[in-house]
Amino acid sequence: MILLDYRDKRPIYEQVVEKLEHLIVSGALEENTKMPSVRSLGMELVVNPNTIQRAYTQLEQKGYLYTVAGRGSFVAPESEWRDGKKEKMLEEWHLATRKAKEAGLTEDVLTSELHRIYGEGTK
Amino acid sequence: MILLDYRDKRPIYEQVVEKLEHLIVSGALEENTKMPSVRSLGMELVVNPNTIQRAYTQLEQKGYLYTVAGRGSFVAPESEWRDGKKEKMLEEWHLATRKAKEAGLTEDVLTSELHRIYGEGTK
Amino acid sequence: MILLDYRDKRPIYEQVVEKLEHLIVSGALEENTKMPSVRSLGMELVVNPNTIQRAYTQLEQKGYLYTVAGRGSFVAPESEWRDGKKEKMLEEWHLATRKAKEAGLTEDVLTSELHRIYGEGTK
Amino acid sequence: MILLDYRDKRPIYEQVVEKLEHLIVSGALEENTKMPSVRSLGMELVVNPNTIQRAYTQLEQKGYLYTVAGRGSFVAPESEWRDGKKEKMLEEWHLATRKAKEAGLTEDVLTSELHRIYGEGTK
DNA sequence: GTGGTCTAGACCACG
DNA sequence: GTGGTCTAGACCACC
Repeated sequence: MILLDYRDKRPIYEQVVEKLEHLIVSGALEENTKMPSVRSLGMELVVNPNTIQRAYTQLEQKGYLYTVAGRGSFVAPESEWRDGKKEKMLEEWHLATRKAKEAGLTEDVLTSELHRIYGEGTK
Repeated sequence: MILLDYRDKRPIYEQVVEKLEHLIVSGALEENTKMPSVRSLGMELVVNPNTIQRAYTQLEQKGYLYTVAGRGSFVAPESEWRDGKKEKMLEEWHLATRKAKEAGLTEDVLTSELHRIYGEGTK
Repeated sequence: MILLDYRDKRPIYEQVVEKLEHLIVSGALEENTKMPSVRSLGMELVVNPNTIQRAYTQLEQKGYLYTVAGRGSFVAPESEWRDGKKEKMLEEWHLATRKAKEAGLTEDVLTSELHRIYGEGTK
Repeated sequence: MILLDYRDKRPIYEQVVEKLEHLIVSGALEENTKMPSVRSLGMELVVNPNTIQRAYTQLEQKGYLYTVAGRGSFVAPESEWRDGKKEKMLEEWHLATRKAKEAGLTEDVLTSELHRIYGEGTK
């Protein structure tokens, strides 16, 4: 389900958050799907359940999961996170674009790259 | 010369690296200019000289500075970093664009934003 | 009769208490009406009968229900809870108002909001 | 600085968050004041430093604190949280008012109570 | 069984 | 010394 990179200097729970967020946004995990329990996912990744707990808590705060005590955690419906996600991504893209501009990259180059990226297929 | 933001979550030496990198890339610091000593810049920013040392070391690795033992650190010629800089920025921009695409932003939106950013003046 | 929200963070029995309390206070369930058995309501809500039992017990303590051994639970007469309910609600409203005041909201704002709420129709 | 209520069923870290939030909103802790370290406050409250850590993390996410790694946590400037706070308080007040209305309390009663509360002095 | 909380003790990067 | 992360093991409420 997830592959951890122990060489990565970021905390483990952050990696877990990122990977799961990706799986949810990409639609690989459908709405209301039951997530593995903190204990089982902890076993699978050979990581303490508390670490998974932390990741789940963050995902819940971000609106990607909802939790039913005693039953488990579930994938939240898209409406919960879609807007915020787009907004945040656009902001990050802006920043990257400004930095690219400052580094001397021209509008032409970026426009053609943009076209290339969107032509790559739906993936 | 530099203004630190203590509320930034990143380590201070990283902020120093970023600011100095910006000053060099933008041309505010010309080639072969002598940089202030780690001690004096440390005094100015009210920061431990070790922290400045660390920043200078990183800048040297990235090709923005070169050091002459016993004389100090100097701004490296543009040729040392220009290509690498562009390449790295383009890579980061690619990543941000792909993420934006995955989040559901359309090519039209990004194209118009791109145009807007490049129309903001040369700054 | 009742719709549960599994994404609510509160325990289910508490939700059941709240919903039934609302039905009784609003008059939708008249005095001395027989409540469904814990087993049948448990079936209907697809919930463990223990959970319903717990809700009924709480409602009885609050004075909204009374139980006759071997016959079932019944809606208590209004006199049993009317005063306590008003008093408790007023107390909660006081708390919320004080907190709003502390947060910097003015009397004018709250007065106009109050008027707006009471103008919304009897519902 | 803080008094914990062990009879309270809410988690300890939540109590700490609430108390500190109150101290900050009320102005008892001024902007940029240094907060006690997680270890020292943990000692003082006879609680594990991790628990305090959790409280500080939440306060930071809410915008009440900012943290400088290796230096400590500090009270954030009012501008960081003022607007969100007001909005949230108003929403809670709305809910309480609607419930009070449903319980049979009249607009007159609430209006007079409102006036009384705002007449209590600045406290 | 599930998530939620808490403890005790450890290691790390930063300054 | 400070915050940040992680582990191991424990207890609780809920279902």
